Amino acid sequence: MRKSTVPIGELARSVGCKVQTIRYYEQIGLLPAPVRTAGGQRRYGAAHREKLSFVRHARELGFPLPAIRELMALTDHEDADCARADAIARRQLEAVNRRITMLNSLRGELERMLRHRPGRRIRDCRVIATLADHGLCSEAHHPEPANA
Amino acid sequence: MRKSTVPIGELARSVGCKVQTIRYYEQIGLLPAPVRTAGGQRRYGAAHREKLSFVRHARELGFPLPAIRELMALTDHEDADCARADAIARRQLEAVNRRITMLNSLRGELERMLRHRPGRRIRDCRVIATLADHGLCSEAHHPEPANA
DNA sequence: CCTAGAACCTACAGTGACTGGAGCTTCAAG
DNA sequence: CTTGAAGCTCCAGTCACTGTAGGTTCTAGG
Repeated sequence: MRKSTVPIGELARSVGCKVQTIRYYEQIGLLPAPVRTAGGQRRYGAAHREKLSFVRHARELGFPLPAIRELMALTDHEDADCARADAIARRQLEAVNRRITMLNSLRGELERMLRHRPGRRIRDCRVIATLADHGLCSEAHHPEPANA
Repeated sequence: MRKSTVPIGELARSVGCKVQTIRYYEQIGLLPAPVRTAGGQRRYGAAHREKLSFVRHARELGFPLPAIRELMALTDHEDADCARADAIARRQLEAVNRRITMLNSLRGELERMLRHRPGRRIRDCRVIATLADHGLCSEAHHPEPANA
């Protein structure tokens, strides 16, 4: 049976990401450059599919690209120490925990802010008043912006 | 008593943000341009301090800049409807809730991934194996990267 | 074989919210 | 007056993508 390769669009669809993302990963060296047709189009085999799948899965879990690069380097050495992979995953877990804690705190604050009847004018508005006066917060919250 | 103004560094320290951030907010029109010394240095009064404080507080709560811009426009009209501010805050609360839900799911997955003894070789490594094989996840997780 | 349209290519810049550095000027305390 | 901290504008970087312009290639169907 002939080895089967696919163009970039098919790979992207099968893994669930954008074509541009795959090109980006190749550009930054996270994925190896694939074979090309005589006309210059990329063709990908199973090994590429596995690597890309690994990367996307790790991204979904919030691992930053440098950490993913390191994890992939570990997979290239069968006898490498598993502890390194664990440490990377543990660091990510801690980051997720911190994020959850902070978002819970901010959720509380937003809920309190919204605990009033709408329809009044701005000068009576609790949302605006709270944002204008930090002292109205019932607890300190993290000074880092909380992109949700 | 003379009206007191402060240079940008002092304002930044008092509000707890960077000098560059204040310049950035002025550049994008979120803050009005302040008065200048004859030598071109910015000097800020109490009104600026209040506006910047409002912006930073809203950022800490995760409001995106366009929403903050809108909230500030509301404060310029004393008789504006409070419902608009409420809607903005409610949208932010929903985004925070979604984020928390997703991060909780991802935390579960990372914890399961780490539930084994370290020290083994990569080919036996559960962290690597899970990233390599999506099927090992015990539940579906969101396809959006989970920056924590 | 030919055609046509989908999908491919590179190059370049944008996204959002900052952030930092180069090379210079101003300010204010001593 | 001197000196060093802090100010200025300009430009580009961060992170991880993402989109578009202007062109070429591929492949299915006639």
